[in-house]
Amino acid sequence: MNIESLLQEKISAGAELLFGYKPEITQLQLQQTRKEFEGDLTLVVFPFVRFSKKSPEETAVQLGNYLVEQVPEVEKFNVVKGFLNLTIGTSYWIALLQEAFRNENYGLKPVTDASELVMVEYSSPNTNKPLHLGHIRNNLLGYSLCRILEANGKKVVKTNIVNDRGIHICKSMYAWQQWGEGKTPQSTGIKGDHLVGDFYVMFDQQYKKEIAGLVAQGMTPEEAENQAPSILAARELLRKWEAHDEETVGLWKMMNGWVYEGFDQTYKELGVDFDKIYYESETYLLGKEEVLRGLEAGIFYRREDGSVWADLTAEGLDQKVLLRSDGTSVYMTQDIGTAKMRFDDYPISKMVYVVGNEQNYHFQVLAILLDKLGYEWGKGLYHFSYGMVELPSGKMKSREGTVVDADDLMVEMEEVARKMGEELGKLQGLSEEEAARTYKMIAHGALKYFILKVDPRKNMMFNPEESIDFNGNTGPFIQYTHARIQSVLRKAAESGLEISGAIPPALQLETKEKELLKTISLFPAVVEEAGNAYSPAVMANYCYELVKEYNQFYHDHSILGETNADQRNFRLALSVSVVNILKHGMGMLGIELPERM
RNA sequence: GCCUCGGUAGCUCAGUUGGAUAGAGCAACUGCCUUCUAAGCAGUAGGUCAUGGGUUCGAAUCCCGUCCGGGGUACCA
Repeated sequence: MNIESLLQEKISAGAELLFGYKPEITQLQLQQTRKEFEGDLTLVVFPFVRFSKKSPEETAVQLGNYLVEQVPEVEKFNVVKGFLNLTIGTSYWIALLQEAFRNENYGLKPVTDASELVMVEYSSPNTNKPLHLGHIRNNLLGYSLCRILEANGKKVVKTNIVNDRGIHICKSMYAWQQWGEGKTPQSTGIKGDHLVGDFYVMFDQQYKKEIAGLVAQGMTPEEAENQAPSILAARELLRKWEAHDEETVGLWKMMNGWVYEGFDQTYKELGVDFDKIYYESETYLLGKEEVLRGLEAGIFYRREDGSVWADLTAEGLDQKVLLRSDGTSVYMTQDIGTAKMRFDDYPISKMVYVVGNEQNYHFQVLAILLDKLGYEWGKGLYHFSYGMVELPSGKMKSREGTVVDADDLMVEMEEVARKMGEELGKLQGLSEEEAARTYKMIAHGALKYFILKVDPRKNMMFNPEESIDFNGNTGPFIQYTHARIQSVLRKAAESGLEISGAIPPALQLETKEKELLKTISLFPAVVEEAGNAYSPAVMANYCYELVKEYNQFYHDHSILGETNADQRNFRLALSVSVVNILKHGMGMLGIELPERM
């Protein structure tokens, strides 16, 4: 049992004994003591005053005395106003360090056969253009979330649904037919997804030109948008595709193939992967039977024109169309079918969708509809909703070319990392290959940490000139600290030092040592919180706190230069524990740690 | 209009199950490398936590109003 729960129980019992009132364990506020005060854990006693009928100070003193008597771990206490500051004895902290040092998986919950299986959908790209910074946020959040869930003892199926069909794909296809001159990724040397994206942009330019021309001839903008020759041609391609026209399907397959090759490269570079990939071309007809079943059961209703609707006004929402008057499906219909298929495919207990917050309404409705259709898991669908990435120039738009391309960004960052590294001259002993690997690690660390440290729900600002930093609250700062520790550990090994878990329980601890140890002690709770809150940001900010704490300790105290062997061993064990935690914590963010930098 | 999310230092962000004097980083200024990696450490300066009320012993945090911003509200996906 950890110290917090132990204290909560004792405090509850103590309050009953002293004041005749037994508070609920959950309503006891036990928090980390602020650094400017003496103590480790603090109990806010104001809530007890009502029952103790004494001043806050007196109440705190009574409780403090009780705890010192009853709980061996509580060494002493002090009272400031209504705050009872408890000092936990050194032996407790030493034991905690031993656990963090000896247990590779300190703070993690084991995944077993009995673990809950969760499916996480993320990425979900369209196959008509390359990935940009917005997709990067999605991919990093999705991947990180999976790692965090695993750390919390869940089994995870990472899945991706590729939006590989529809009018947007046909636009690129039409443009390639018109102006492609048979170009391929091989013939041009252009990455497949970029090549296809270029044709998508080409289409849009032509389309706009045609609209302008038609409007000049007197059409309304809406008429022009619907009657421009290029959009008619794209629609015709979509019709042929749906009719399984051989030539059209062949073209579609070829161009999608190019895109997949490109995506695979980008995913690999980003370090994300999937266990199962769904394709919209194979799922877009699903869901219709479900809707018809709901119609028969009276859950949905049909309008005069034949369209099928759900009435959600009782839930405070609107009417939602589920089948068009011509009987065809809409997005929502598909998602109903896809969700059902997934629960049929896998014994999952939960489905998480990593999708931008512009879809909040959609997923709210989806959960309600599935619940109405009688699926007990319907209400349990979780929309992991995240905000968009904004640029100083405003929103990113693929068609207008105002995007930060994922591939370009990673290359640029690597160059910056290399330039910086070479200036500092830290990697001189390494081979070119090793150095390149390290620069890549640093560049990716900077990007991933930058994206993941902010609260996923919020929109975030990305300024290409200023955002990517390698100092301060950044990924490289954490990576650097890791490399620094590894350097110390290497030197320790060179001089034949064995690091041992046998640490005298009465060892005198320096302030910085204890602060660091306290931060280490928080890791299990942080893992849990990140899992409960679905928040990589919680983990990212913790890792930063931890290395900040370590650097202060490192600055103030020599490790290898310490002459007291127990003290030196203790400091080495601290260092090893920090490495352990960083490996897992940063691993949950998909960030690798270099041995030197 | 309605729904929803947000507004914290010049900038980018933490802190929000109510707790002590609101924290980091960047940018600016000042110190610290003959000693384990200075991508570090220490310090100075920078705040009416959008705003007005309310609840409370106590509010950045909870409630109500107002202002500003994002998103949604299609027989698009």
